[in-house]
Order: sequence, then C-alpha cells, then structure tokens
Amino acid sequence: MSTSPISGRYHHGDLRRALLDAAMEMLEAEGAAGLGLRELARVVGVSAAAPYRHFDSKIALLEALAITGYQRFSRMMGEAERDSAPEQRIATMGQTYVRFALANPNLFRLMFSPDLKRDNRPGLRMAADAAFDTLRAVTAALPEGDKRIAALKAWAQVHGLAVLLLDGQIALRPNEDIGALIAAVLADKTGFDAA
Amino acid sequence: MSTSPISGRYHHGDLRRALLDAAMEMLEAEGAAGLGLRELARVVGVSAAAPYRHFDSKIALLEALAITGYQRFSRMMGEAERDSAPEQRIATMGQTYVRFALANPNLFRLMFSPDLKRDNRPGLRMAADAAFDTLRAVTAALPEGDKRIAALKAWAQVHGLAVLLLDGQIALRPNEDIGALIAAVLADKTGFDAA
DNA sequence: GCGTCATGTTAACAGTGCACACATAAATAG
DNA sequence: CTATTTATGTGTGCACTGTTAACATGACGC
Repeated sequence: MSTSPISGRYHHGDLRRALLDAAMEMLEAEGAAGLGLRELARVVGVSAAAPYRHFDSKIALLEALAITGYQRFSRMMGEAERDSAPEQRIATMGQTYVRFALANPNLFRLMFSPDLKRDNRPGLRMAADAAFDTLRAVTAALPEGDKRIAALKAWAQVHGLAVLLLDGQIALRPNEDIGALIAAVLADKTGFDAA
Repeated sequence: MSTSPISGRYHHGDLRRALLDAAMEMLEAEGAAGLGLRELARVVGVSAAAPYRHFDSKIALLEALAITGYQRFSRMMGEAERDSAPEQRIATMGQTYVRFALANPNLFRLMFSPDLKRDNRPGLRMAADAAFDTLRAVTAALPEGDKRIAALKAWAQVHGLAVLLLDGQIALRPNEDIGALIAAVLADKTGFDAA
C-alpha cells in the first residue's frame, strides 16, 4: 500500500486511490463476492459511508477495478505483440493471455463477469473494447481460410485453457511447465471433423 | 413446480424437494448470488430457518444443485456418445457440451464455480468425476499423437466457446446458427505453431 | 396412549449495501 | 483576508442477508 493516510485527519488526502488499492488486494485475496464495502472502509480506516463519495455502488467500485484490469491486460498483450516475430505472435500472445489469468485469477474472473456486463456503463465497455482490439489485431496474422472461425477458435482455446486452469480442473503433472503445456495445446493440429 | 404443499400444514410433506425445485428455478433466473435462502423459504411458503433442516448452509444447497447439474450433464453426454458414430463422436459431444451450457447458463457456471470446489465435499467430487469420466472416454476416439494434449485442446476449445458465448463475448451474426458455429470451430484445422 | 424424533416456527445476532442528514475542511469569490 | 460555496468524511437508520438457538408440532414405533 503506497498511500499514507496521515492518520487522524478528517480528510484522507487520496481516499479514492487508497480504496482502489485496498480493494484490489481484497479482490485478489477473497474474490469479488468476499469484497465488502464496509470491510474495505474499515481497512482503509474510514467510515462505512465514505466510499460512496467516490463510487456510486459496489458494482461501480468493481467496475473501476475491472477497468484497470483491462488496462494491465491490454498493456501486456501489446508488449507481447511488439516483442514477438510475426510467426510466433499468436503463440506468444496466447501465452500472455493465460499467464495474465493465472497471475490475477479473481481480477480476470471479474473482467469476464456477467454481473458487470449487465449494467454496461460506458467506461467498462471502452476499456474492454480497447483490450480486445489488441486481440483483433492478431487476426491479420492468422493463416488463410475463414479468419473469423480461426480467430474464434484461437480465442476459445486460450480462454478455455485459462478458465480451466483457474478453476483447478486441469491436473498438472508434477513439475510440469505451464508454458510448455500452453504451447503444446496451441500448436496441436488435431481437427475434430464431423465426417 | 410439481410439488403440492397442501398449504396450511405444519409439516410440508417434501420440503427438501420443493426447496431444490424452487432453488433451481431461482438459480437459473437470478444466478447463484441472487439466490437467497430467506427468499427461497418465502417462495416455498415456509419459515426462514426451515431450509436449515435440510441443508447445512447455502453452499450445501448450491452443492446439491450442482450435483443434479452434473447428473443431467452426464446423462446428456452419455446419450450423445451412444447416439453418434465413432467418427462424429467428438463433434457431437462438443455440440452437446456447449448446448448444455447455453441451455443452463447459471447452473453451468455453478458447476464450475471455485467457491463450490473450495470446501470440497465428497458428493460434489463424485458427481463431477462421474461426469468427466464420460468425457475421458472420448480420449480413445482421438487421432494419433499426444492424446493428452489433444484431449486438453478439445476440452479447452469447447469449454472456452461455451464460456465466451455464455458471457456474451462472442458477437453472433444475425440468424447465425450456433450449432454450425460450434461445428466450424471444432472442425477447423488451424494450428498456431511457435515456428 | 406415550414418548421420541424429525421437522417445522420464532426470535435474535452479526453482517451487508445503501441513503439520509450532518460535520468538517479545502477551494474559491469578493 | 474573510465569507461562502463545494468536496469529502461521519453517524445513524433501513431493509436485507446467512446462521444459530430455543421452542412447537405432529408423525411414527412401542
């Protein structure tokens, strides 16, 4: 926590930042459901109603967290895109996608939470669109054929892998390298035809 | 709702069933977070504490719902396996997987919820294992090569597709047939090599 | 009929999100 | 520099939640 409240003051100084920082920690520690506004206020050392001066509701707070999540995600994906040769681009970005999810499980879950999408405030939509634009840029690097299907397939593979790993559904072998696993799954050429 | 409480009686008759039925409806309507034990009791026409005679906690109730979810899922996947020629097996079961998710969004989400997995009661584990055993049986039908990777890839594809569709992340074209989309993604042979 | 026990009820506790009126201090106008 | 407006934090209260404990009811075996 980088904020120093200078305790005892009536006005906090930068409560919004302090709330966001503490909330992000609580989110990763307990999940979105375990993040309580009152507990959050308690942690930051402020009254229970104070957070409402900065966030309309709990969902608005979560939305702000999700937005910074999209920004981090976007930045990482952008770096992955720039730092990789065109042929490796998709593999590298796939790795980055899954690694981001594994590094920030609850933030990742929050970003894809339908509860947030429900009352779609524009801020979230914009951040999400910006992040996914980075993904869409990869479509160009896809092999020939139906690019939309190929893109969907790549996204589904990567996202499915991330979610299954997050939920502990995939049993990793002892000392197994996750990166190698991701690479193997992405590179696999098996097709499951209906004939 | 198939249960008739014969209103006015002190003892309900089959409260457990009534609770499960109503809870399943509420789950699909509102999601697991929106399912309240008190509201549930109110709907069934019973006091707020009554459900605790049949379920230790809210999480236990959700667990029971998830178990019947796994049973339905297992049954559908089993039928898909039996009713399909070996070459089409994977495609058909993939279709079934995604269709189940789309037909029971919140139940599907609940089944994969990490909150349930956290305090892993044996009943849930068994139901889940039984369901996934049906999936594991398909591994045999996979093409040659590293079967584990191919199985993981298939699972990730199908699960990712289901989750992305559920969360409204995939924009469907007007009048687009979901079945065709699933089939196209599954059949696609694009591999994303790292060289 | 009598007791036992499963299954209901009522009441209470601790916790939550949120809204209101009020207090304080920082910013701004004169 | 003072006066007033505005931003920000406090206190209190409401309606709701999950959960527990003590008590009531009635179904079932003797």
